[in-house]
Formats: sequence, structure tokens, C-alpha cells
Amino acid sequence: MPETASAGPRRTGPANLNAMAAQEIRRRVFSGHLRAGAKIDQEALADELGISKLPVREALITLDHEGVVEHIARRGAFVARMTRDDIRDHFRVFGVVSGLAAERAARNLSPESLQAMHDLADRMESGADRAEQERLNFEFHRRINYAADSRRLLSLLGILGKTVSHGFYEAHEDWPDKARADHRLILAALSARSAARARTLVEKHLADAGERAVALLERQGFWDH
Amino acid sequence: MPETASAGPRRTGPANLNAMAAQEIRRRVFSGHLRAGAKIDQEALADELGISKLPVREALITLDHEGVVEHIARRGAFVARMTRDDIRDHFRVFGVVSGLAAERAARNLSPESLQAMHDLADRMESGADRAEQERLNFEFHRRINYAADSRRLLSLLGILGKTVSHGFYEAHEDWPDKARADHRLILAALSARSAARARTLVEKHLADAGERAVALLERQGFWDH
DNA sequence: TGAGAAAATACTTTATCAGAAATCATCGAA
DNA sequence: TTCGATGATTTCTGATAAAGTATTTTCTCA
Repeated sequence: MPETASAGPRRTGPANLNAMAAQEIRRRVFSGHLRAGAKIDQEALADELGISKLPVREALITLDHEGVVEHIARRGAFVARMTRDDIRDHFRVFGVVSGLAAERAARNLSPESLQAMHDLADRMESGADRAEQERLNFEFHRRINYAADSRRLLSLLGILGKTVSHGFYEAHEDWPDKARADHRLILAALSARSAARARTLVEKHLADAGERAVALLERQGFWDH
Repeated sequence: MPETASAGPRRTGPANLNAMAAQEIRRRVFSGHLRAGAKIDQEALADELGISKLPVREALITLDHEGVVEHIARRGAFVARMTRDDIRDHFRVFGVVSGLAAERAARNLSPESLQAMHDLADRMESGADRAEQERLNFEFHRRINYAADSRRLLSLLGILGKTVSHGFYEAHEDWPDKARADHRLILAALSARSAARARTLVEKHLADAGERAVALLERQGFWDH
């Protein structure tokens, strides 16, 4: 028996409990399940998720840094009151930081990576299903961000990106077309080594994504009280 | 006796232990006490600070988000390997986000706030001591950031600002003069409601601060191994 | 018989749990 | 309206369980 292949009831969760808890709380906030300003009961949430209070507490620290909840010392955590402009601002910042990364990527990207990105763009047009498109989209941007070759930018982009409510590809009829067109333009700028143009395009791309995020949340009843 | 003024041996720390621990770890990292790549022993650190492991653990989560340490699941936390370019990038991002805030502030700042900022600038020139100047400087930027009136920007700026190693006013002979000049220019742009100019000036101001931060860390032996 | 590789074991460290201590907000009384 | 007691939570501690790492031992092959 070379491995513990036929293992017993090993749990299959995402590595650690606090990441799982954070993901679940994010879902509840953006789905409108947890309303803005509501106090988050650590104990109740822990019971509900079948874990102890500690991972929940750690998840709340993470979400505080992301701006999803507001943590007041010795008072507890509250769902952050996010306005439409807060969402737009989030994507605006996401945009300028991504723009910086694109600016660098325009200089650094190897010919091989550029080719790989062209392939990605091609695959996005060959009518894959929505979920697959979202994955390809993620991969496209990831390539740019890694090419920027800056630990600092990468770490910030990781935080900024996690907050995003996924599901653009399902929610917006015209988003796939718009995204494809944007990606082609960005890729052209990167291929031409036009750092400034790549930066501007990426900034606009994400500002637009911000508007879509607002519309998506609107439709999901995020601001209905 | 209106309050527990003449209290017993109440501890006087900064509200909660994890914030204290985070501050202490930051200090050790930027002073070169904890070297890049070094593994952080949670238990040893907890013993040393006279607290339990949990606040230390929570501090490490915070510092992970700030990019000061790198947390690998079930492996522990390691001091982030920060290059000179990482520091510059940090301030670059700090700059673009602060720039966004300044852009908004140029539109929003009330005449009263502008007057208050003029007073702050005046006081910075009336030869206060270095520590006081650093405080006034902080207040100056805080005014701008609050005037931007965006929870999202404010929260990000809070995180970005904490990482900064303080002590510019002590460390650089010419920084007070440079900072005063920059502030005057920024203030002029804000008073003239020139959003774009305010943004550019703030971006430059912080990019310069980044160079100074690199020089400061260099002098403190941060990169000597 | 000695050297190298694989596997099992022991050890160190992290992640989690349940409960105790401290703190703040609320409510009632003067 | 102000002060003090009560109750509900958060925050922290010590202990336990789960991983990962390193070491040692054993086995195979030259």
C-alpha cells in the first residue's frame, strides 16, 4: 500500500478554518444575508459553522483589513456600511494598482508569456462556459500581475481582489464581449510595450468592472432595507 | 471620585494586546532586529512580550496583510523579504491612493478646513521640535484624507500608513524643509480647487518619501546581512 | 562490507478548543 | 440627570489535537 489512498473521513476544507470562515462571511455580506451595520455574533456564527470562536475571530480580523467588516476594539465586529461609491472607490484603487502592475508588465513580459496570453484570449472567444471564462479571465490578469515582479503589488492585489464579488460572467449579458474586447486592447498595448497605454487601459477596465459590481449588487438586493 | 483615576496596577497598553504585539514586531523588523526570511517563533515571542500566543498570532495575521510578514498555512510566519524596490512600490501605491484622496479633497474641503490647514502649515514653520513636526505632518495629511469622504480610501490609507517606519523628521536633515515646501504647494492646489494638480503633487510627495524611507532603512542597517 | 535511498518514528510547531477574566453597554435608582 | 450594579460579549489564557519537519533506522544494491 504505497499511500493512504483509501483514506478515511478526512475533511476536505480549504486548508484552514479561518479562510473558510472568511469566505463564508464574505458570501453572506455580499448576498445581503448579513445587512450593513449589523453586529456579527461571533459565538452564534461559530456554532452555525460548526467550529469554535477562534477561527471566526481571525476571519473577522482579515475581513476588517479588507474593509468588509468594521472591527471596534472590545465592541465587536459590524458589517461595514458600503455605499455605491465605496464599491466604485474599491475598484478605482484596484484599478490604479493593477495599472501600475500593467505598466511594469509591459516592460517585463517575456515573449513566451505574451504568447500564452494570446492563447488565453483565443480560448475565451471559443465559447467556453461562463465559469470557465471567469477562470480564464482570472488567469489573464494573474499573468500581468506576476510579470510586474513586485511582491508588494502582488500582495496588495491579492487583498483587493478577494473582496470582489465574483459572478460577473453569469450576471451580465454583455460582460463577456466587453471583457474580451478590453483584453484584446490591453494585450495589444502590452505586446507593443506601451507601458502608459497598458496602464490606462487596465485602469479603465477595472473602473468599468466597478460599475458592473455596483449593478450586480443592486440586482442582488444588497441595498434593499 | 468621578473615575477610577487612582487605579491600581492597571496595565496601560494600547487598547488591545494584538495591536501592541503588531507594533512591536513592526519595530523589530524595520530596526533590523528580525532579519528577512527569519521564522517568527510565536511561542518565544509570546513569552518575551509576556502575553499568550493568541494576540501574537492575531498580530501576525495583521502584519501578513500589511506585507511585513509572510504567513504560510501550517508552516508559520516569516519576515517578508523586502527589497528596496518593494519599499518604493509601497510608497508608490501609498502615493496613488493618497493622490486619489487629494483629488477628491480639492473639491470637498470646506473653507474652514483649508484655513485650519494653513494654520498647520504655519505652525510647522515656527520651529517646533521634530516630534511635534511629525505630528503636525500627520495631521496635515489626515485632513486631506478625511476630506476625501470615502470610507474605502480611508481604510486603505490606514493600512498603508501603518507600515511606514516613522522617524523621517529625525533622520533626514533636509526633510523638514522639503516637506514644508511640498505642503505649501499641495495646499495651494487644494485652495485653487485644482484636483488634478493636487493629485500629482501628493503622488510626488509620497514617492519622494519612499526614497527617503529607503535611505533611512539603508542607514539603519536594514539590508546588512 | 559500505554507500545511498526509502520508510518509519519521534519531535517541534501550528491550529484549534473550551473556559476564565476583563470590559463595555444597559438599565434602574437616587 | 448622574451614578452604580447587572448582564452580555469580547478578549485572553492554558491545554489539546493535528500537521509538518527532521532524524534515525533499515533495506537494497554495488
